[in-house]
Amino acid sequence: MDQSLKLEHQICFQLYTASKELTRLYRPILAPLNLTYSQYLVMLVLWEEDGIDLRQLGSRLTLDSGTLSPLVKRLIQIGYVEKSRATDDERKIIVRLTESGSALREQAANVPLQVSGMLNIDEATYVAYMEMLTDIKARLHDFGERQREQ
Amino acid sequence: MDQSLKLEHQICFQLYTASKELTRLYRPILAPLNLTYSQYLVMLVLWEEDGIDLRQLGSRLTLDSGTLSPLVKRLIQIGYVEKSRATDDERKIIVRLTESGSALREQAANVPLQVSGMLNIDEATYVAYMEMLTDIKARLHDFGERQREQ
DNA sequence: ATAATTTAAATTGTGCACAACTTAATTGTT
DNA sequence: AACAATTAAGTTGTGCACAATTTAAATTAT
Repeated sequence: MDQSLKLEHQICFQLYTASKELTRLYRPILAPLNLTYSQYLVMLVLWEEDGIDLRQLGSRLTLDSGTLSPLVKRLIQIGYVEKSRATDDERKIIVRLTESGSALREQAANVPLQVSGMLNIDEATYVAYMEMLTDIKARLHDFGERQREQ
Repeated sequence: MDQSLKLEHQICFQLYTASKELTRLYRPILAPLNLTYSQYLVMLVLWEEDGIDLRQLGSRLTLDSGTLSPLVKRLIQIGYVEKSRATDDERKIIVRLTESGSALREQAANVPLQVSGMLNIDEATYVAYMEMLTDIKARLHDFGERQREQ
């Protein structure tokens, strides 16, 4: 049979399952923080730069308003963030950490260490893998730009 | 600030976005085949070994019945597969390709080539990346086993 | 043989992810 | 200034993904 159609030979499939399984690893770690994986990503962004608008948040995470609007709504219900309109541009919604959302950062501080411990990976390998993933994304973006040119 | 909580330093985030963006690349390629990405994965399995049961299908793709049951239902509606009960074990549901589902294989034959063309990646790099992803998954499984032991 | 346990699918409920569309604010053009 | 085009969020609808539960069939234990 045509080898190229074999499931295990598809890089997309390996990426897809690796990502799913790593996310599964996060679930029990994030549960005590009362966060899903996607919500955790939003919190990571806000802990880096608080008070950004939804569009910026979306571009950091490659998520559109259809995903982010309800997700942020849930973070508001939990009490980790709050929304407000930007004064200079009434279209923009600013997302800001609450006291509780800020405080959560201390609790989350050990999450990365827990995960890398689970992966049992040394620093050099970790860096090499990060570069590969960055490269894959760069190739995808390059293709996107080549497309746009025509 | 604590570097370990920076979004871009998280291997999970790079995996998550790389997977999402690669899947996005597939969408326009799979649209003419009338398939979503997940449905395409199911078809890949069936083109390899037709007539397997749902549980085997799920273990190949790391998907449970909650995902697969409705997904297969949609493939039946499209007309690519059909279900039947296993005669030796009435619990098992056998999924089989229809004429139309089998024929689709020819149309799908060039999908992998299209994708690797888009990625613009040479064979050696491709192999290296596949090994990385396999290794990440192996580490995740190792952890899972270490857990179970205790 | 009968009861207890396990297993395979399906169902229900929650939360992404994204396309397509709507609404309102802003910017650009004439 | 008035109109067109663009932009930011939100909404609706579809399809995963998975936990938890249910139902029925098959195994195992007693």
